[in-house]
Parts: sequence; C-alpha cells; structure tokens
Amino acid sequence: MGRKKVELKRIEDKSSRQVTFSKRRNGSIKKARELSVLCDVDVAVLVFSSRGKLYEYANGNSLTRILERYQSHFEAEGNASTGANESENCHYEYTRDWTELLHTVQSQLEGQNDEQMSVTDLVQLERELDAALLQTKSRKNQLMMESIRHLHEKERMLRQEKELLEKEMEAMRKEKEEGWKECAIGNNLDPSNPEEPCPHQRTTLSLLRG
Amino acid sequence: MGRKKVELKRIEDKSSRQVTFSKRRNGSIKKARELSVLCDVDVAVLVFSSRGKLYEYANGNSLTRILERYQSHFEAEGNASTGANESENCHYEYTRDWTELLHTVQSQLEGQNDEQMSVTDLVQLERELDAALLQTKSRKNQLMMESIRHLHEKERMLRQEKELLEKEMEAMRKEKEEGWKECAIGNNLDPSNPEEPCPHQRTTLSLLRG
DNA sequence: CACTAGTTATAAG
DNA sequence: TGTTATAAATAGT
Repeated sequence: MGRKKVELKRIEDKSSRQVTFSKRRNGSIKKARELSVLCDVDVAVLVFSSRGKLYEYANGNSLTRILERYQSHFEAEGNASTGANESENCHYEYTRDWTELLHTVQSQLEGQNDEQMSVTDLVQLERELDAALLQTKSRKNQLMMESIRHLHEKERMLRQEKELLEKEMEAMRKEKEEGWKECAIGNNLDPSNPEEPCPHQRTTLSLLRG
Repeated sequence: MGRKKVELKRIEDKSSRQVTFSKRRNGSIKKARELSVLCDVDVAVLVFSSRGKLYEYANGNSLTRILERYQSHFEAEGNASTGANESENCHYEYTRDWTELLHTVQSQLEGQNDEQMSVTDLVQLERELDAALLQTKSRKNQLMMESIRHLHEKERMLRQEKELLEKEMEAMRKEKEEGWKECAIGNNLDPSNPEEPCPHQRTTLSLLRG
C-alpha cells in the first residue's frame, strides 16, 4: 500500500517504525470505527506503544463495559492450551448448535412463518431453549469459578515471592553489616563501636519501612 | 475501496451488512496484526457481532494480560465511574417473599393441599419464581464480577510491591559494593582489584537470579 | 505534515 | 465462496 511492498516483520529503523506506528495506529482505529458503524456492532481496539502509552478505541459501550462482556467469558483459555499466543478465533463454539434454535425462535417471533408452530412444537422449543440456557449458565459459572480460583492461586504465588524477596533482603542487610565489621577490623577500628556502621544502610532501611 | 464509495452509516440491508461485517472484521484484524508486527507493540481487537459472538485478536500477551494492563491504566487514572447498577434493590424484602414462595411450591409439590392450585395460580407462581430466579442470578453475577475485579486489583498491587522490593534490593546491592570499595581504600588495598569483593554477595546474587 | 506512486482492501456482481 | 474495478491506506520522499 505504498511505494513498495513491505515485509511483515518488525521495522528495525526506529524512526520509520515510529512513523509507521503513528500512521497505522490511526488507520487501524479508523477501520475499527467503520466496521462498528457500518455493521452496527461493538468493537474495541487497544494499542500499547512500546513505551507503554495506551491508545484505544471503543464505540458506544465504553471499553469498561466491553471488557466486562469479555471477562464474562475469559480465561476459558486460562490453562494456556487454547490461547497459546496468537489468538484469533471465534469463541462460543458451543453456540453453533444453538444458532439454529435461535433462528427458529426469531422466525417464530416475526410471525411470518408459513407454518405456524403448534403448541407441541413450542413446548419442544421451550424445552430445548431451557436446556441451552442451563448449559450456558453452567458453563458461565464454571468459567467464573475457575477464574476466581486461578486468581486466588496467583495471589498466593505472588505473596510467596514477596516473602522470599523480603527474606533475601534481610539476609543481604545482615551480610552487609558483617562486611562492615570485617572492614572495621581490617582498618584496625573497634568493631564493637555502636555508631553507624554505614550511613547508606539507614537510608535503605527507611525506604523499606516506607 | 470498492466499486463505489460508501457512506459511513449503518448498512440497512441485512445481507450485505453481514457480508461487509465478515470482510471488514477480517480486514481490521489483519491491520491490527500488521501494526503489531511491524511496530513491535501490543494490540488487541475485540469485535462482538450483533448476536453476541466474540471475535478477537491479540498478539503476544494474551488478551487477558492486555486487559489487565488496560485496567491498571484506567484505574491508575483515578475515577472509575463504578456505576451503581440496577440491582441496588432491597435485598431483604425480596428474600422474605421468596421464603413464602418456596413454601407455596413445596406444599404444591406435596400435592397435599386442600385447595389444589388452579392453572391461573400456577401461572402466577411461575411468574414470581422466574422473577426471583432472575434476581438471584443477577446478584450472583454481580458478586462474582466484583470478586474477580477485586482479585485483579490485588494482583496488580502485589506485582507493584514485588517490583519495588526488587528495586530496593538492587539498590542495596550497589550500596554494599560501594561500601566494600571504600573499605578496601581504608585498608589500603587496590579498589580496582577485580577479585571477589565478598563471597556472600555472590550467594545472594545467585539467589536473586533463581 | 504534504504528496504521489504503487499496494491493499473491499463493494458490487 | 471467488473475481474485478475501484476506493482507500500508506511507504517513501
């Protein structure tokens, strides 16, 4: 789409990468807006620049809302098997079976059926919809519970890591102190001197407490 | 970009809207991928079809990760209009009603009622039960979503704390090193001596790397 | 940022 | 779904 065809790989030159980033970011968001308007659907685009700045687009429903919508069926992939890296797919695969059902309902509601549905048919339809609903709810609950469990687990891990870090730090502090004592001995000073072994250390400690 | 220019407004013809949706959805996602690859940035695209199907694209960091990143962003920017949604209703009053409802159902099921319930009564009962069910589900979802959001937030905080600790540690390590140099000077040793300033330090470092 | 030349996306069939 | 004429995005300047 320019003077010459470009390879699909990282642009190494920083400057032209920046230019391309700016141009294509706008392009992408424009495309998203067009899609949203023309087809009357919800679209969100998030772009994080390499320096962490966020550019976003979201129509109508604010992004927050869209994210909630997403979250309600996220982490189905949580175990990494499905959403390896590039995820580009349609979720709700189990919905496909129901599409027919919904179609039936729709034409039924539009009342433009050649063959009006009999009560018996409708009873059957109701039964199927109930089943579908049950499945949906069940799946939703399962995913949410999994998600919560997963997050709890993550929290636990993070706490552990933090604890470990704190221990490391304490150990390091002690070592340093010892080091200073040895140093003092080497300098023929009295190691039992109660005065500050090192002014730096105090700084670090007070930072820690803060 | 086609045989003729199109207005930027909802395509009214359902069929061509569907076709355009399909084409442009792919186009948009393709653009997003190119942006991501060429400029080496994180990009996410979410598209919800009118019937609620989700199409998504996210490079590298899985979408979940990107969303977390997004949430941090916008939470950091302060005010979240945590819209107090509909279900602010008086929970208790409804609960009392439900007890009655369930009681009714129970005796109905036991079939030991003097007065059998008429179909009309049952229709009404069904209606009430439906309403109760709806409320229950709504409340449950609300609580679960809150819980998830809360956990995400906690995770974010823990990560921050961890980062801080790591920085502290690095700083402390540097200080120690300096301290050793000064010490060496005090002991009239050559500070540029490339040998180990302190065996303890090595231990700590390897722990850090682990 | 503005300008094209050559590329890509896509509306219509 | 695949094709084609044309609009739109964009790489290089």
